[in-house]
Amino acid sequence: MNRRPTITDVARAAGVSVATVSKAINDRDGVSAATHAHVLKVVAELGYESSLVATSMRRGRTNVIGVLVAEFEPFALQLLQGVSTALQGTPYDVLAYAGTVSAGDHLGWERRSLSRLGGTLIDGAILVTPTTTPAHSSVPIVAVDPHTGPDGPATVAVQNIDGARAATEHLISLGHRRIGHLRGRTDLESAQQREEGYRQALEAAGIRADPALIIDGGYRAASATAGAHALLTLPDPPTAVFAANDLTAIEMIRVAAERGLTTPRDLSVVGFDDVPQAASSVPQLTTVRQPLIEMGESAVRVLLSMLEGGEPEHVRMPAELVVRSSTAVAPT
Amino acid sequence: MNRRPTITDVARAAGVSVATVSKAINDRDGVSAATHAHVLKVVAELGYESSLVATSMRRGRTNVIGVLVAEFEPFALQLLQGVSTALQGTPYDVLAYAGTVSAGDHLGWERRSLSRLGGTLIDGAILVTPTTTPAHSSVPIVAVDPHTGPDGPATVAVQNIDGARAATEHLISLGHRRIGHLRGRTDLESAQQREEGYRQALEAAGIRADPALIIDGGYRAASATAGAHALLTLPDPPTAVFAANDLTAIEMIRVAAERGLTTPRDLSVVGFDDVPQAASSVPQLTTVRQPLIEMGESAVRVLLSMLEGGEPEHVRMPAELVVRSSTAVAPT
DNA sequence: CTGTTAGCGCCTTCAC
DNA sequence: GTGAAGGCGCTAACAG
Repeated sequence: MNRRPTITDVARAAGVSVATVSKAINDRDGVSAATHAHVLKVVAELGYESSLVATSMRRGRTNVIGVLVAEFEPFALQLLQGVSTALQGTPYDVLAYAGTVSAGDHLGWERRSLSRLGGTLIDGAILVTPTTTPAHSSVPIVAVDPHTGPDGPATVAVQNIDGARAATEHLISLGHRRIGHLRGRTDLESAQQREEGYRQALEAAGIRADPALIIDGGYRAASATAGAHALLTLPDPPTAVFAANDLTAIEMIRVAAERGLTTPRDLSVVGFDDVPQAASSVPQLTTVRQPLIEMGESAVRVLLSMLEGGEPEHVRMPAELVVRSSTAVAPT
Repeated sequence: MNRRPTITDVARAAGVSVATVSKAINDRDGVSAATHAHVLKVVAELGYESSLVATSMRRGRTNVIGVLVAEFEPFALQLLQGVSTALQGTPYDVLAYAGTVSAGDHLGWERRSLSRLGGTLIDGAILVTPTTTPAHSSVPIVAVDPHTGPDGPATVAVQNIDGARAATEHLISLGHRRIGHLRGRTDLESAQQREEGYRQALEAAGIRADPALIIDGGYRAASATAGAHALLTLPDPPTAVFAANDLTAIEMIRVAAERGLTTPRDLSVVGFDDVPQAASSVPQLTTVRQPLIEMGESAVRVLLSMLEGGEPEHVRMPAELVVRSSTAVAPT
């Protein structure tokens, strides 16, 4: 628990000034070969490493990319994996930060985290599922699954409309006609687009969208419970449900079971995302896969390009229907 | 891309000194109610947040817990999830950092990361799978799945021996007698213990451990390929393999398939960890579950206690055999 | 080639 | 109740 050595300790031990140590460490010239070697030797002996904090404060660059999230949930973690692999071999380190929101704060976690880390600790940031994208920031930012469409900052997102349409068409092709939709967080663009895809598929099949079948689910299990119950207590309940993401799809199945309905026999359910637990839930979840790792890699590519002066880009990745065991032909 | 507001900007806008702003923000006394309110108003208008870097440099505490990893792989990510949930409701933020090791560095990533972040950016650190545990650090540390047993710093680990024995006993109970072991990274304690559990199970069943059946796998898919081939080209190849973790178990299955062997018909395989993809691999992997999320939570508990002056603890979590589809009765 | 000086943004004495 | 000065560890200018 003893104090880490500082540059001052090194300087004292080596019998030179801190400036000389700094120069030697950073391979700047103006240091004799002998001194250089001597300093490095002392550095090794003391196990000195420059403080990221002090360095970042003095210097502009830190060679650290920040991944800013509200919470380390499966979606963000998968993405982080992609970011991390994409940064292998580059000089950049990865720093993932989950900022807590104080109750009173209405600025949003992304503003806060960005302000706390940006301009000092990180050279650029990848914002995961931001509710509000800061218009201006002190560092380049890329928003993944942003709240809004491609207007301002760089974005990486999946083809939500196509994916949702594919999910709904799958249900239609199984003979379902009364298909419910457990909507996502309506303040996010992704939720709006998934609803849009759902509507398009219905319309194309000549099925009128019944407003009673569209209920808010909010992307989280806890927030979807009430909606799931509501769908199943309708006078004419749906035989299939397209949930806006996997977590609420799994909750939908759980609620159905609680009410004596077996999936997929009595109720077919499709999710969205394909997070790891989709494959291990019972029954295994039919869902729309987001290429999360590839999206992380794309975000890195866009961000690095911006760090070199490039323009913000807007990337759309394809979504892919993954048919597993939570969907079956409609009961007759 | 404009500069973030600093405390100086706030002071100027509010018509007070930076000292007053600092006091108002941190709720120190010596500020009139009126000034306090006025400053907070300006802060809100400007969207000011104190720089984590500058604050941490001046103050000791940052209320940030660091999770230091070599790489964001599934094991670390699951653990991170546990850490993150355990820190909900506490005043601590989570900062996960993956430091790259420069080729020349033989200090190990944990020393480097700890030295760069410790004492400045983070109040305490959770080291995930460190190869070498720093004897002294400027902040309290907890090592998860450390390279060495409970001697110095606090540790959290799973019952590796018991888990490995259960895995091997499972294979024996299915009638297997020639059971290979794809060993882990031998510099890590977990690998040594898993080998030990494997040996104990064999011995208890009266089966002599054949040295030819124990081959290094190194915990990573790429490092296990050669060993997997080697096991299968033995004159008298095994009918079952206990791999030291899931990634190498999956690689074992892949290599077997490449050589025309079907799992579990021709070769049974057991892994260790139960990372998410174990449940979605084909066939689904029989493995030993580490309660990674709970381990993350334990690590937090131990660390927080140390931050309040508590003693380092050594926690051992139970491992649990999860039987899926990659194991079957031995071919006759 | 080396050391001294200044200051990054912030917080904490200590005057006023 | 408020402001001025110093310093956390480090690096970039400038002197010597």
